[in-house]
Amino acid sequence: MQYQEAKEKFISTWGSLGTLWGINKAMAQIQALLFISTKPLSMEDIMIDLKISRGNTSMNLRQLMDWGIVTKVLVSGERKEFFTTEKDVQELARIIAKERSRREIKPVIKVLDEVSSIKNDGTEKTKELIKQTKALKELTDDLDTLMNKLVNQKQNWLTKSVFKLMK
Amino acid sequence: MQYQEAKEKFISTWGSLGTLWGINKAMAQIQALLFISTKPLSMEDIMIDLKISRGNTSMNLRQLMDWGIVTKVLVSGERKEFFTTEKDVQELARIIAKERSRREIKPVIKVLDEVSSIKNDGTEKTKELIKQTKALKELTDDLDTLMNKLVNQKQNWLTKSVFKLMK
DNA sequence: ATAAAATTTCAATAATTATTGAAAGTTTAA
DNA sequence: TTAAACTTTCAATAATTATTGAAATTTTAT
Repeated sequence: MQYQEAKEKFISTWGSLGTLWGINKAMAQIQALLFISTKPLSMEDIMIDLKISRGNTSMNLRQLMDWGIVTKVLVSGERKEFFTTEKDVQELARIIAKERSRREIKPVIKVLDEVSSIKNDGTEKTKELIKQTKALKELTDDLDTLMNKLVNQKQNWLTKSVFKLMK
Repeated sequence: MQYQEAKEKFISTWGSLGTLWGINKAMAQIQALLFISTKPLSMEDIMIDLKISRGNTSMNLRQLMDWGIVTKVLVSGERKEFFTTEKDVQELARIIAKERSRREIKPVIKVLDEVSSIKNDGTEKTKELIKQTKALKELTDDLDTLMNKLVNQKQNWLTKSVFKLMK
């Protein structure tokens, strides 16, 4: 496999994986492109390389910046803007975990909490609803807490701290 | 909040969360409905409750069975088929984690491995591609292993084993 | 202040994904 | 073996989501 093929394979795999971490294809592909680039890229560079429109590139870059994954960099002597992504995988994982927790998991926990707090009228079905949503709420809570703790360990969180304890 | 409202809120929240664990809305809603039901439901019951077509119900039930989350149960004296879902949240989490690992994470690891194994021709960009995909491969691998270990602890895996170690 | 360069916005359109519903297939009871 | 009960399949359609491209806006150099 040559460079170009490998690059395309990486970008398309990462792109289709986007759904797994809750972002769209173009967004994931832009991030992937920046992730393996040796220098910051302009909007022009990105749209040409990925064969997507200017508008699409602009909107998805903004979203990546909202996530805190991509940042603008100033290249001296250049008028246009350039972009880079966080290059450290651990830091990247930390940002993503934090954002997903905030955007998706926390709101769900809130709903589960509300639902499991309805008045128990003593009927079978109400008891079941309360019991099951409470169990789900606790699990989600625990997973969210665990994820955030894992991800807040700054140094080698995964391999060092937890991982070995579980061997 | 009354039972019916709470029930609907739970089903719709769980449904929209479906994307987070990689399944579609109808599939997640059917699972949610079964999850809070006090007895097995027939296809008829499900399509009426969720207001979805027979075909849709049939297809999504099959998928849930493929995932191993829903099973057919025989109700004596009844001709039609009835369905239940796994009621234990921990077991549910275990099944989901295992399936997502198999369906999505493992294939990605394979691609990352291939890409990071291309011949190093000494150019800057090739070095960067290899370095970054290798880092991503290792992280994904570690997370996958951790997830599978967590999820294989049969008893109170979360709260008991790992969770306290991290306090 | 002007105008070229660059970026953003957003209505229109395309692409993708989910859902329906009716015909075909299967199972079961008598 | 028949026919009613039930389930599955899948082409057609609907709903949702992503993408384009050109006009409007903003930024920058002179």
